[in-house]
Amino acid sequence: MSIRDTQRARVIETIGAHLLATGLAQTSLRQLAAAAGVSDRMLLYYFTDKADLLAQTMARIAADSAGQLADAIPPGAALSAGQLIGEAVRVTSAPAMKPFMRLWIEVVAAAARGEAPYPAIAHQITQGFLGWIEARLGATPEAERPAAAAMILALVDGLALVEVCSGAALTAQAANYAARLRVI
Amino acid sequence: MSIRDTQRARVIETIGAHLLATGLAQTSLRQLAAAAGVSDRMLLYYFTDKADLLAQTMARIAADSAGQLADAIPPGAALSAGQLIGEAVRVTSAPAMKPFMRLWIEVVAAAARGEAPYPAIAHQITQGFLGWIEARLGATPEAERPAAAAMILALVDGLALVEVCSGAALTAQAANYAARLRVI
DNA sequence: CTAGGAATGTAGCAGTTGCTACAAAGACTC
DNA sequence: GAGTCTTTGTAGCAACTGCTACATTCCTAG
Repeated sequence: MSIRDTQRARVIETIGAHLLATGLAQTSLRQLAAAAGVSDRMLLYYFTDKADLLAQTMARIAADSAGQLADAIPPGAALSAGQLIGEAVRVTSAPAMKPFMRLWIEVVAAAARGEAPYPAIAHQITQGFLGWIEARLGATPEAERPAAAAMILALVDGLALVEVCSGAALTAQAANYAARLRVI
Repeated sequence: MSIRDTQRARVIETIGAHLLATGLAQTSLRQLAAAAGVSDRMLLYYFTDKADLLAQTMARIAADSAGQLADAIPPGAALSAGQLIGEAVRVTSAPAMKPFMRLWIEVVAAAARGEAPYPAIAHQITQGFLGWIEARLGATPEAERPAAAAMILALVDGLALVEVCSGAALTAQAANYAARLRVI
């Protein structure tokens, strides 16, 4: 493995932590370079351009978080939609997931704005989420699973979004209330 | 009313329509000025700075949308949380509300990034939403209303967010599924 | 030891950003 | 018509953006 590859991996890790900590606000090449402890010139040596750097870093973050989620609830758990609402909300509002959820909101918004490379990233992560949910909806009729999964994802993402605007306290209450939801 | 005031009002309206149509992506002063049919120099004559212009425009948009929402379901409707989920989802996914919901997502994300003046705007609009919901939760115990309202808002916003990433078709299914939710 | 590629530093370009200094034009009072 | 305030145009500044040309240092193969 060349120095270049080593550095690339190291930069992805460092910048991933930086994005989780600070969001997408400070993402000029010069700022990212400072966070990674290299020169901006080097970032464009390691990666083809800024979009490439961000895409690879976000992919890494998403993979890490997907692993966390998979560990939290085993795939194949045969839950009903009502049960999984409570579980999904509990898992995604755990402290360890908060930075990711917060960053995720920003990625979705950047995607909504059409800002490359976020649309592709957002779509890919969304598919990952939906797959994670569907794989645990064993007690829900198969035909209903896509709709149920999208609804659960909406609730989880929405709670992260409300937290931004109304604080953690109210969001925690809302999360508890959501755990009481059932499907008729 | 001076020419300045007249122009200010006209600019707010024009730029409001522009934001609803194109989102927050194209919001440099020069772009906004072009959309409003004035020079960027004039925007900073009518308003103290860019943040002022955006804040006033967003306030106008929010007021318009609040009016639409108030018309859709009369305040004081004594609904249960389960019933209001269905109604709120129906109202906010109506075609007329879509541009607003889309813009709203972008505002929340900008707020999450701490970008002035969006945090204040997002907080204010969120309070408006929560008030709208609570005022219609007559059949829910009063103590539970804040949590229920925040949960319903999360679901509504989350559906708008999922639409960005997964398209309107799946979101419509998720919205229908959400209408089957009840609280136990 | 040396040739040649890999790796890095320096400097800067061209574009965009929010905003401003300056002055000219128009409107309105006296 | 003189003077004054409101309104508008021209031009540009300083900071930042992603990115690049060019030169230099370093490491390794022969």
